[in-house]
Amino acid sequence: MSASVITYHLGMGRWEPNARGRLERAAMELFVARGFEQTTVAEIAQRAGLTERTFFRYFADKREVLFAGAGALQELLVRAVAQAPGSATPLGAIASALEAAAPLFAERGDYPRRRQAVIAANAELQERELIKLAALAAAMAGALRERGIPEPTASLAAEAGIAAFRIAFERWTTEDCRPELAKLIRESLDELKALTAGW
Amino acid sequence: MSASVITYHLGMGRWEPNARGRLERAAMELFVARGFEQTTVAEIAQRAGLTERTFFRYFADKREVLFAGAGALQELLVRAVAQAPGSATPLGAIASALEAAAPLFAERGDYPRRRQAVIAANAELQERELIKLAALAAAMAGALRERGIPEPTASLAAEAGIAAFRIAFERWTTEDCRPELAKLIRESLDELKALTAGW
DNA sequence: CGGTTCGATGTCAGTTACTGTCATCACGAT
DNA sequence: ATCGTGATGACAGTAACTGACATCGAACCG
Repeated sequence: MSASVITYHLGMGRWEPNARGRLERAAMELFVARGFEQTTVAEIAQRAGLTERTFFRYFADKREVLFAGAGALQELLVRAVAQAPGSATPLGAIASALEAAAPLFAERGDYPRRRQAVIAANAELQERELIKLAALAAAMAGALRERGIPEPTASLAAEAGIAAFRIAFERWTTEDCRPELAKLIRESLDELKALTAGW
Repeated sequence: MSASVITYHLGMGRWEPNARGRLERAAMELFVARGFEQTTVAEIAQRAGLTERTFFRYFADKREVLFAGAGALQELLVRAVAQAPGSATPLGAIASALEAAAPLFAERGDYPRRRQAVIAANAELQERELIKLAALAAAMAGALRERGIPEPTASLAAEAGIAAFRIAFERWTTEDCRPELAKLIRESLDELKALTAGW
């Protein structure tokens, strides 16, 4: 890793391509090495061959550099909810959307796990994570409303689905063995179903 | 209001009592008047007859001044979960705890509503709110585990309960008529039950 | 081929949240 | 009266973030 690091910031002039990607990569490397708080934006920018000011042109704040993929995930979830079979119940549509998103994490190798470790070590990052998840829930609730599901059912189904996802994802990143994320999500939702059944 | 304001910071010397309360009140007044971002910590401290440095001795950061009651709420919820009848299901115990907490908001008059309006207007405050709610869920999950409920059931019940509470509370602070918060919580949880029933 | 335009970047100054350190003050115990 | 002791003030410093303006390089146009 350090070899490639040396390579990619030597001679990295003002106009090298993919400034955004360089910033994301530099940030991740420094966060893993020293932690989030012990890393300054100036250091990230320098490692990417840019300046602090440019960092803030790409990312609204220091935390946001870790949440670049959130937009794509949200679009995927909304699309999946919209395309769920018409016969699906609200929670069924949410479930199928969450399962459809699982490959997005699985295909990125170790990155999600390292990223989650960085987030788990810092309260500010956890706050950002939670508000991103809340935004996902709100977007999915909107997609349910498009399907004719009224409030508060739509929001409740979306929030419950996200809660199940959180717990499944936490297990997925923590556990030693490598279970399928989609399977964990299904289990979590089944657990939720069982919870309310015998009440 | 402004009359009492003038009163309470005239002659408010270095050793007047209740510095913490004065800071909380001053902050709330300024946040309502100008908004959270447009208010500096120096202004809050000055209005309370103190200095910026003292503000940060009472509150870890600028946002925390709005979340003083969180500790008491958490203790109440944990106690209520622990004291739920032994026959209660996991979600039943969570439900009774949330309903037991409802009076805590109702008895404070307009304060919860004004506070929620301030939070709704600022993303940073929403982040803090979400992590406080997540902490409540984690604490209640711990109380469930004390009752012998295993993971992931405990966490899932707590998270689902908090989701229901969020939606109930949002309605409570938003709606014109003034319904009972406890009733809205019960409705929200019933809705959740219905969601998973026919799946 | 030279000039122009335009988006991306750099530079710099400024604000504000937040922290560490030490001085100072009022009050209570002796 | 003196002496802690805990609460507060004073002050300097760091780092996140912003606004304004300069500068660079590439594409385009003549």
